[in-house]
Amino acid sequence: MTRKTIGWVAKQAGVNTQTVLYYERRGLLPAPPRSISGYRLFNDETVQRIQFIKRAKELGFTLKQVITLLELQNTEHASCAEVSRMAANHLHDIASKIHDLESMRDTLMPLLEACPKKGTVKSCPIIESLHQTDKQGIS
Amino acid sequence: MTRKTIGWVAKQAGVNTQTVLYYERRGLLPAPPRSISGYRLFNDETVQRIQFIKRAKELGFTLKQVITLLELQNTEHASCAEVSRMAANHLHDIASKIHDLESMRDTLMPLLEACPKKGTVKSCPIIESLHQTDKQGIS
DNA sequence: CTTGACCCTATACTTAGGTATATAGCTTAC
DNA sequence: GTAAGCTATATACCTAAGTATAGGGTCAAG
Repeated sequence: MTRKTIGWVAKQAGVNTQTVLYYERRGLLPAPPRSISGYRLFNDETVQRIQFIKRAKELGFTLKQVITLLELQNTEHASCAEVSRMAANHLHDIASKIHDLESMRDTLMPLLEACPKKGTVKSCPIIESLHQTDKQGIS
Repeated sequence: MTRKTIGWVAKQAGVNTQTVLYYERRGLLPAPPRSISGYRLFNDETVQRIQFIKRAKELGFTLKQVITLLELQNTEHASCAEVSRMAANHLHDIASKIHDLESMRDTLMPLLEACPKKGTVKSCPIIESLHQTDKQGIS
């Protein structure tokens, strides 16, 4: 039976050992029991927990949000509504980011199409547009 | 005639004076001439330049990219093709970010819809999905 | 001639999520 | 029993784009 040291957990979960320490410091992982010599001794649940974190991160949640998610998950009486509210907020943020990026894309794309790709920058519509004096934001 | 000190320029351009210093340090603004006592004395062109930077940032360019853009713009023989290549790369990055965010949205949205918003987290499809053991990334 | 508003430099702090390094102690295989 | 390889703590470093602060000099009005 291999000892579930920090290196073992990190490898299982596919993260750096430093990241495990970091998650412990940030409060995403509970402080584990120690061996006589002071080594952290984890259990398999820790690996699951790190994978939970990774999946939440893939969905764009920040570690701060993940902490909340983990707390909710560990609170017996916690309501699903809390989680739902967090997800809704997050979805809103995502939509907002998509919107901003689409605005950028929709501004840049026609400029790129209009660019002759030859001649000097003097006549480049992309550079030209950056000199526009209108106060239009990204909307 | 007001002296075009750093505060004046910052106000005209709508940025912090610290930001002007920062742009100078980063090489986005040339070191301006100084008064006898050491004050920076700018010209109106600086304001235009900062506004150029702001517009490029609105389009999602990093300051590093803006430096290149400014260099191209100031090089007589620079080709429009260079600018075009930069813009195309940037558009690609934007599209990639949009795609990632859409993946997040498309994963989260159905979960949110499936969430009953009542009861405990035990039965919350959002939390549940974060426990999935499949290795699916964001794609 | 002093007070307040401005400027100078240099340095530290911020957010987010880690990664890297230094110094030390533990463990394990040969 | 010793060398490799792991772990401990603490601290510094990284990107990005600034913002804040400290300690000093300058300028203009009253």
